[in-house]
Amino acid sequence: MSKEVGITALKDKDFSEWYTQVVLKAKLADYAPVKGLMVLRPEGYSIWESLKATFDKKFANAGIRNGFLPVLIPESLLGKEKKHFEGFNPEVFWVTHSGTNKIGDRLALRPTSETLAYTMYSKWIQSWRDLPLKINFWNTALRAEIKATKPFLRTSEFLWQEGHTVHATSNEAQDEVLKILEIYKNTVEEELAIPVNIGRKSEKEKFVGAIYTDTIESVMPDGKALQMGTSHFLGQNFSKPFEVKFADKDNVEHYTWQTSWGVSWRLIGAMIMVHGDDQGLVLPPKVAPIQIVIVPIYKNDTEKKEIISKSEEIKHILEQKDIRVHIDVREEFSMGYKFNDWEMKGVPIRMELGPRDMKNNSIMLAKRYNAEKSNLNFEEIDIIPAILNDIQKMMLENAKTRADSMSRHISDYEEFKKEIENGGFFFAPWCESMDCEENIKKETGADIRVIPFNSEDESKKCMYCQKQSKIIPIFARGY
RNA sequence: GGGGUCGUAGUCUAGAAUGGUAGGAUGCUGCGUUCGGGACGCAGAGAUCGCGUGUUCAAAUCACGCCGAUCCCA
Repeated sequence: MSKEVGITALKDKDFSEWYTQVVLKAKLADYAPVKGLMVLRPEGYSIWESLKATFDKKFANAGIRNGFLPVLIPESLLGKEKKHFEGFNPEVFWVTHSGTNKIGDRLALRPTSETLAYTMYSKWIQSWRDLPLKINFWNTALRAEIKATKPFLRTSEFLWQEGHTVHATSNEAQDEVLKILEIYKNTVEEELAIPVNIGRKSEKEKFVGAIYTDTIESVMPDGKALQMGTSHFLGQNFSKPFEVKFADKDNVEHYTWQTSWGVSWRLIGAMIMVHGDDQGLVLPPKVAPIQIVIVPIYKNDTEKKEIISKSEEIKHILEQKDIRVHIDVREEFSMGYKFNDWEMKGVPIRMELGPRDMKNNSIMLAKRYNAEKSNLNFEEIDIIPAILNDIQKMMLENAKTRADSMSRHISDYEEFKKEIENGGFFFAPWCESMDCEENIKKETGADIRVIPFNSEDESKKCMYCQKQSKIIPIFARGY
């Protein structure tokens, strides 16, 4: 008996080590031979595919279609919007040669595709009839991370989607920004069972090149904040340099209004951190590649035949209900090994089917998220979808309860400095001056993660300078 | 941005101060016995000791450089 195949670090004691072990041992991902790069394995990729399927459906409903953009962007294009370029330049990978020939206009490996997309958009858009134009791109982006890389959370290349929409009016574009943010919020809460805080980024933290950035942020079990997705209102900051223009009904030429938005495989990292435990991964049923694993238990060939056949029957019934089922028929492992294996991989429900169960006309059902075991009669199998829904709901509830317990209001700076050491989300009044924001960051390591919508409150004074405050942002240390 | 720690079979690691045959556990392969919470026996394969250079008769071990991983602090 060895514990070394399993997770050896405790989540509460050694969070970083625990996280890395879960990623590697649940076979979600592995390190690539180049610093900061990561290989996604089938166990991890199927979670991404599940998220992708959900987003695609929701994007389609919002009139957004998918496209594809190349990975190389000439420097001359990337530099067209000045602030955007300055913001990204320090972390851009450059292609300087083709074979042995030096490339004159060197090529960036896309850190994000605004400049490339809008070069194309300016060709495609001429008339008000061409608007709105809404395209989403599933691809990877590359941003050099010199230090502090971590699987899923901070890698030099990451899987994401980036959406780019173009509108005739500012209002319509801003509505789009919000609509996307809502899709992000719903998907993260409903699929990944992770509660989010929704709102706006501060000027300092907004996307370089945007008028403003809206965001969803979540608190992780170690007290750090993770940005889960962003939706940017670009105004005309890009449409002007890239000449994305249209002739309106009155034949007057106007610059368009634009948005861009994205979520990345960071969401998978968040899911691991929020739901995982000392046994390993815990998958929310909706994104679990395998929702139910059946472990047959038998001593001889007669039992084996009978039990495997019953397992297949159950599998068939469940598959009719669109449930993803796997029967673990591996002969080389004992059932104890299999239990631990599937627990580490986070499968939401395990069914044990042995001679004893056959006699009782029931199966043993074990829930991963709370380790609860119960018997279920063969006739009651119809309630499995309801059980899966219930697990999904309870995982979100539990995550909410914990997030709430890690979030608090505070207005005394000295107290804040002390409390921030323990991590968590702090709702604290702020005067909206960047000086205060920067000083707080310098002195405590915490920054403004998000200014929640409807957080206006004029009764407080800025936690740092004691001047009049009108809003209550969330301060936290971030990933 | 500043500082620290660490790289030895797939994985975890012993060996390093005092240079001289790389040892164990687990995993893997085969056969047999097992099977209601990480089973056991026997046999076997698997390592140019992260990479490079230097010192030396001799380097996993000493020196320097690089690559990679990881933690803490701003």
